[in-house]
Amino acid sequence: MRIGSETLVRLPRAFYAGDTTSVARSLLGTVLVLETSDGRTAGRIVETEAYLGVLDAAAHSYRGRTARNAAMFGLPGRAYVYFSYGVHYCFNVVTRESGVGEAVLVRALEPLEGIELMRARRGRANLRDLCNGPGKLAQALSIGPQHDGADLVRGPLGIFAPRDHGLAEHEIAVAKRVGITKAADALLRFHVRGNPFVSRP
DNA sequence: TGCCTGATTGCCT
DNA sequence: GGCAATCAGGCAA
Repeated sequence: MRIGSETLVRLPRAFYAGDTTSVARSLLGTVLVLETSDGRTAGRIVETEAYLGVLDAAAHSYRGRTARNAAMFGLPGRAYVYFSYGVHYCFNVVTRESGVGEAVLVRALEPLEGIELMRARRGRANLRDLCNGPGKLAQALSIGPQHDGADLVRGPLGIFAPRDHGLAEHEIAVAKRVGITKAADALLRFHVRGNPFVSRP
């Protein structure tokens, strides 16, 4: 796939099967793409958070599998989409083996393609306001409940990267996760250092 | 059954 | 900085 001047290949399932914090780091710099009948929207992932299942009181899967979080226990490389605060959807990528219940929350994108479509969906003109938060990027790309359990390895929703992707260690900032009260001190948030499209510095 | 909380956002003061 | 919108899950009664 071609985005801007870059040629990108879709990440394979093996990528997602790895250690969750490693996947959260490695996703920085990759490109989330969704094709819909309205057109294609895509953005570079600049902020992620790891959620470590039964080890992590902040994870939806901490207390085991329910109808809501079932996708989190599915195949790695599938999406887990949940409805938050009765208002917004949040997009996660399932990691590790089936049945483990770990995932990476994608918190912010740098818009790359379909920007006018994003502006229309968001009702905002400012480029920085389109995807700088988990609820915002879901709205900008039109990610919703129909994508819960969707396979990112094939189909209209996917994550792509240059063949040789990966940021240098000094480009990755590590911080506490945003908006949680349990396990609040764990350093499981990762973002591209100095990038203006992260949800908060 | 009822109440509270939450991986959020945007508008109001 | 405060707070409403709006709903599903968890827990107490």
